[in-house]
Amino acid sequence: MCKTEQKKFRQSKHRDRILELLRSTDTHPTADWLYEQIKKEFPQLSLGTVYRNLTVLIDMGLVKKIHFGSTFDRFEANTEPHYHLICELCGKILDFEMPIYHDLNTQATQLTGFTVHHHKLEFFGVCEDCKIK
Amino acid sequence: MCKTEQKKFRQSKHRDRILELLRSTDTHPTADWLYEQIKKEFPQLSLGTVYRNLTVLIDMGLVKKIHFGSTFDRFEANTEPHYHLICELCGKILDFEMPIYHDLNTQATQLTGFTVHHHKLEFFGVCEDCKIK
DNA sequence: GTCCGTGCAAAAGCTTTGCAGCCTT
DNA sequence: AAGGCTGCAAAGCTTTTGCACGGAC
Repeated sequence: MCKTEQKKFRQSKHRDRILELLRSTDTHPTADWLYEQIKKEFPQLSLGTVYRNLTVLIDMGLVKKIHFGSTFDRFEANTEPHYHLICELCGKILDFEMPIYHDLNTQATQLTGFTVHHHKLEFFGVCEDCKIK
Repeated sequence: MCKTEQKKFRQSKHRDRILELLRSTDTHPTADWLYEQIKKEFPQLSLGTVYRNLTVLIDMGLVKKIHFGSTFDRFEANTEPHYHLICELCGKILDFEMPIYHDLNTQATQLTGFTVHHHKLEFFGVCEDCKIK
């Protein structure tokens, strides 16, 4: 939670695997999905460990937590600033490789008393697959 | 949940009051805050009723649910499309009366296979009050 | 040896739901 | 009278946490 608090992290197979899995997918998985996948390799894995390691990875700056309308959190290893596309029919979430509009921050700062540092932009629509159906 | 399902709604003092309260504030309250306020007038009010009425009001299109990083939901009666400003220090959420950039949708549609209908844009920074401190 | 990582289970926090009775239409 | 609305309490779901043990350094 607190990035300034310096902690020494040790190596952990579970943590390595979680990061590897997150990096190998673009599906923005939930903690439970990661748990189910890694449980196949380490059957005694517990969900609490997944959550704890995700928290550590976020502290390390290697993973980001993303919230959508859903009741559960999703995680991604793409820590570069980027926007998301969400399909309103199938719920799929895609990374959107569009340049970041930094001037939105400037405009928002000028129009308000806020000093705006960054923004979050999400697009909602219908993906290619769902359009076909 | 389903806006197409036609239901006949009856009058309810609690529901009226919830809507009135939501319309009279710009603080994007939580269900619990509404509950605490209205409980002062109707002491036997239950939190379940607040949630049920919020769901009904959302179905009616009079209220919107908004999610942020927090673990709980917030609600607002401003159903016009608008952006939000969030103060990273005090957590305050402000409506941002900036014109909607409809062309962002057009650009996103052109750059991807998605048909984009709308977008959600949130600005994060430091509000005037917190800058003073 | 120190102290972080882990499994297990319990707890926490917010939201939903079942039920029986009340109230609106 | 029909069926939505309500209080109460229990359940649901995701996430966090306490504890004791095992493992990394």
